[in-house]
Amino acid sequence: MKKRLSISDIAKNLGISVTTVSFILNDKSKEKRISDAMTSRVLDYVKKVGYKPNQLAKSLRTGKSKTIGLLVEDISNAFFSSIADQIEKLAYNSGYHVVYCSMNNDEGRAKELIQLFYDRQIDGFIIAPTEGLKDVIQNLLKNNVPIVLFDRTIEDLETNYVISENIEGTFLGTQSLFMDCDATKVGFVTINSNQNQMKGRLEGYMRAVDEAGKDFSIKKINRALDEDSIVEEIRDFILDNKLDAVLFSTNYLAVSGLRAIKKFNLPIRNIVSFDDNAVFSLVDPPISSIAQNVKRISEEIVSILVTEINGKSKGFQQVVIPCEFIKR
Amino acid sequence: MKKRLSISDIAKNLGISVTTVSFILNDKSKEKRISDAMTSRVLDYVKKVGYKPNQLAKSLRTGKSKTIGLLVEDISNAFFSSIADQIEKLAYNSGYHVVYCSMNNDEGRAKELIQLFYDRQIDGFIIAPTEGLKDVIQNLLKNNVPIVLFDRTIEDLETNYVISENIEGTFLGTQSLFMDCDATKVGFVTINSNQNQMKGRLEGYMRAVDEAGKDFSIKKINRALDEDSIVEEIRDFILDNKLDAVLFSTNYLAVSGLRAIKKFNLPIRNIVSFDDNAVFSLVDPPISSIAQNVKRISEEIVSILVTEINGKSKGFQQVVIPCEFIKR
DNA sequence: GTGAAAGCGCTAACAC
DNA sequence: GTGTTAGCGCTTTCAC
Repeated sequence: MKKRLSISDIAKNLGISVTTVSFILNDKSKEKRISDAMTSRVLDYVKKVGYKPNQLAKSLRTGKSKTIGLLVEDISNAFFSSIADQIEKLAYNSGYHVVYCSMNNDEGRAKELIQLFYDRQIDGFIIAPTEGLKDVIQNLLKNNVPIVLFDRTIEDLETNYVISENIEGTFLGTQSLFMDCDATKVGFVTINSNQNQMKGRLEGYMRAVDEAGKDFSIKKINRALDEDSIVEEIRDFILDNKLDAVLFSTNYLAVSGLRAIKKFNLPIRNIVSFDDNAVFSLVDPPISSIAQNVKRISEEIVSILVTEINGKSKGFQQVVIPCEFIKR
Repeated sequence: MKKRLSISDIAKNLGISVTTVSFILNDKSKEKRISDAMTSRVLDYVKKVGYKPNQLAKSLRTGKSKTIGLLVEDISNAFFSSIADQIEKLAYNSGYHVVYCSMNNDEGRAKELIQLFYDRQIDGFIIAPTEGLKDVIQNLLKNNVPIVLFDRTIEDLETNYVISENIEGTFLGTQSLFMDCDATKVGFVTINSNQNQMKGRLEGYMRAVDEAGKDFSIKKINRALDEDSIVEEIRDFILDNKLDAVLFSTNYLAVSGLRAIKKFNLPIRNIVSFDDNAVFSLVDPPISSIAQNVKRISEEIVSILVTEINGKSKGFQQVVIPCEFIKR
């Protein structure tokens, strides 16, 4: 491999010191009162030979990397990939690069990843935390590492976060099933998890059912199950409880639910899903959705994180963004 | 921020030299004949105080980062996110971490990203190249940077790549529309792009149409258009050409196409899409698909890249993976 | 205005 | 067996 030029090569070739080169490259010509002639001589030469500073060395020296780490559960989930997409654009506009990783329900791996990023001098973290991450996040906080949680929070942990109005969202979705669709029995399918966004979504459902004076039908699916088993569980749930409408707490459950409805020709007239999906308007029955405001969520996350990285934050920011109910 | 321990702190606290600590930490105790007592004393202490080596310094010193960079066009595309997911698992099993970035059709950004990764001493690249990336990839190759392209190749560029059998795939998909579905007029909707996987898909369609002795109907959509305009263009294309079946060259076009068909109630009986999607079996009409073998593609990519990073490769590897036609 | 040199944390050749 | 030290490429204090 052709040896890359270093700053001292530049200095040597130009017959000047590395200090001068460094100052010029870091836009300190004015401040350090370096002559315009010298400045442009260096800049021209650097451009000519295509020299690029080694970021590793720079980060090692300054302790800053202009990079933020984004950790999500599963990047192939439509919600997370659209968030990732937005965050990257926004961060880029603020001069930051984003590296992301999926944790894929593997806590050991997630912890290792966080450590890895930390070791690489990541300037800040954006994390959709899984259940066992409390310790490691607490640890980051103790070390004053800038961090913003999203999608869910961790109980008893004071930190920045940006989440959606989960309770209100499912409340409205459930209410719509009773009021607009004349559903008589609405079931709620969620995952077997203590993540608090799921608790919120369940609560919204229960409030609406209460208010309608109806009975609850709740199914918690074990995420580790394979797709076929999930489909069968949903079928049994729908039939056993004689449901005519179902609300799913996530978009991937809604897809499984729709599969069950199609496959076994179940008598469900209306479906609502938390989180939208490009194809929900195209299926039959159409799936209404409680859509999170991905754009606003992303904006808040990046804004809070950048403020904190710059040391300008005053206390933890905790933001709750309304959902939009999309009736189909 | 609590100052992090460095290797010299460890050495000082233990009253020994950094070399000894370094050797022990890098599993060279045996090789360097360091006593077991010393070895376990160091290991225990390191564990106790939770010392972690600074990867930045390590990388700066060794020139290796045990990290590979994955660059895709759009991480929210189902094909790319599932590839990303697989690659990450496989790379992790080989001791590598993966950082990914979406290029989002911004070439300047893509180039900058590649440079950034290169500066960070990324050990190798996995790239789904966009059209203008030839120079910068050529540059990497010139510097012997390990690199594997996938999904498409770049004309006149000798490099490793892993792609799908695009021609054969669309050939079979098109043939099926004529033979199994009795389609009389099959249209092909693709994007206006010179990427060669798209050329291959077009060619497969044309061969099958030729063989069936029918006429071509081809629509190239400008990717920059908004969704509504795309939907309208597809509608006009279908109506103007009196099509009764359509083949889409990517999954997101198929989604737009389905939207058009639903919205304007178009008389299309059969749809085929290149790339599968979890919901294609759930819509009406169901969408058959030419599915790329994500698992095998990912395996080949990682295997080729790791071999090259370890300096064990003998010439460029160029792999073409068959697609599977899923009839619905 | 510009340069010398220390030092970020680590590895590894060399010394003893 | 273990320690000393140079140096990876960079920033920045201090000296002139």
